[in-house]
Amino acid sequence: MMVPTRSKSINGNGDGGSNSAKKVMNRGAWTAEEDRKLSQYIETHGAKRWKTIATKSGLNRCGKSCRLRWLNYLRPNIKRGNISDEEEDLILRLHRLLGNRWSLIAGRLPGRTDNEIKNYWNSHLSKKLVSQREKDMQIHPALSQEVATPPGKTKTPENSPVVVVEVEEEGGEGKLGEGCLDPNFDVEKFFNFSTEASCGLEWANMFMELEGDLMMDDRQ
DNA sequence: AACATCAGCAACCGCGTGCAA
DNA sequence: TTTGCACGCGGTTGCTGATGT
Repeated sequence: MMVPTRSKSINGNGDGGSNSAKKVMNRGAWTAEEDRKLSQYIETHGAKRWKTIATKSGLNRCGKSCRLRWLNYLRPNIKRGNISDEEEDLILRLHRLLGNRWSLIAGRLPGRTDNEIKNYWNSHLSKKLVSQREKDMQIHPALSQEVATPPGKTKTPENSPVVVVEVEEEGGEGKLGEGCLDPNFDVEKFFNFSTEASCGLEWANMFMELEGDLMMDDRQ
């Protein structure tokens, strides 16, 4: 699939619609030249203050667009395509636990972006899940009621079913997927990947343990 | 071969949050 | 305390190539 060539030029929507100056911004697909300019600017000045980056780099783009392009394509160590079975499995597990919190899920998959995972989910995994549920229904017809009105299903186009695990707010703490066991469980802390504790085998073990508990809970 | 429809995905949009003035 | 800016997130749109008729 090739890069779409969106090349509309309309009034750029500034960050949060805050730019009042009516300036025609570039939109649509990024060119190689724009990529080069953006990468070069960020290399020397860093990826901060996107509005400034957008203006100073000579790109006729809004800051939001620059940020998105950098995060999803240009930043180093980015992985594109070929999501492995292990990664897919992890996405499924994390989604089960977290719901549509793509940035958190992406944080567990080095080199993957929230946008990529979201797209992958919507185009591959959600369908997989639906067909899996249909199979389950054939085996356990009692499940049909549940599936007929999936909890937290967001408004979706007819042809792209998105199964969303609705999450309950627990005392203002983070959201969890359908199987929150402990109201005191701090999802933000657990999925805070800026800490060393969140990396490596120990975290993975904790995650597997938690997920195992959720599975047990579901069966009851 | 021509047209219609589907699928994948890059990019946009609106909104919420945090922070500084 | 209020206001405005900057950033990040999740949902949605729309373009392109693939596939079906």
